[in-house]
Amino acid sequence: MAQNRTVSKATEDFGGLRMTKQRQAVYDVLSDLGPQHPTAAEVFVTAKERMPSISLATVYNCLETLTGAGAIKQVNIDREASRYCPNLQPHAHFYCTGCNQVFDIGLERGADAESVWSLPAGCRVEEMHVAMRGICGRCPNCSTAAKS
Amino acid sequence: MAQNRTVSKATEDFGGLRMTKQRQAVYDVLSDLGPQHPTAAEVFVTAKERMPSISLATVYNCLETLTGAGAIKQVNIDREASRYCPNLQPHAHFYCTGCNQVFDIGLERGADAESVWSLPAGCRVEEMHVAMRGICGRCPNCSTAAKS
DNA sequence: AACCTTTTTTAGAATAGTTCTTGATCTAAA
DNA sequence: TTTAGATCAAGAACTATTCTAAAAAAGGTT
Repeated sequence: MAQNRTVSKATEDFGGLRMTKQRQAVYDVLSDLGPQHPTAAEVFVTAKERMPSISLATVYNCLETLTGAGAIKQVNIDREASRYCPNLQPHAHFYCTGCNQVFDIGLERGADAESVWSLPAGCRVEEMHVAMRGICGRCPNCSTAAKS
Repeated sequence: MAQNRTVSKATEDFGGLRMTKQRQAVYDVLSDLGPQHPTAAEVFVTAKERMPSISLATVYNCLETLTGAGAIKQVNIDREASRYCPNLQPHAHFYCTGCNQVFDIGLERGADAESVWSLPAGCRVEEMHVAMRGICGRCPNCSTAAKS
């Protein structure tokens, strides 16, 4: 029944976090969805298919715990529902208004996102969020838009 | 009674926007507050002092209209209440966890915030939001933190 | 295993920020 | 001045999220 997994699915411990069934399920949904960035509600739907007893509150709990442990990242774009992603590399988020999807955008080789900003002396950055909005040029909606 | 204002207070028309008393009041509150970035509720408090009849819904309306017209910018940091700022130059926002304030951070001379990101071909950025979180090193709370 | 303690989960209520609705008021144009 | 459309005010409604309290699960210890 249990499928053989070649990719290690974060059985690794994240800061001594207790990996409960629910947390594992939530994490798995997130990493199975790959480059997509689901909202808590979307995670809940998929998680519930696999574990019918799970509740929305638990999904929120798990997402918060996993975020706190550094296993996943919370992505906020405008005031829309938070999205979550398992990509821990430094990256920006691109929200395509054509296909309504959020993509990860990596840093250029050797580039440093912080250095373009003129930070006052003594100012220490602990976290940085970069979100872009536009058209991705890939999705059906975008190709029409791009043609114009 | 009316103070002489040397600085022009956006009597300029923003994309043919009708500058009603309420919109002007909301805009004035925002620009009077200078580098601070008030929430809608905070704008409402100050606006109501000057125009007791104004309602919260109207403040939201005005902020939305002004944002749409490009007169002000909406600033979202995490899922906290939206803040608004009249600074139209390209800039990032720094949220100080010590003093709970949001500061504007300008671009380094000649720098381009977009170029550090490896955007796929065909991808067009229409808007970019950069938010940082950390300690500013200026406020009372920060100086203590910085000493450690 | 049985017991105890702590953590986690669940379901539903509560909350906060924001948007929507409706009727009243204002504005600009004819 | 009339008319049509835009804007405003007040409060209800909505949505994403957090809180609460009780039940369940997980460890650790005998």
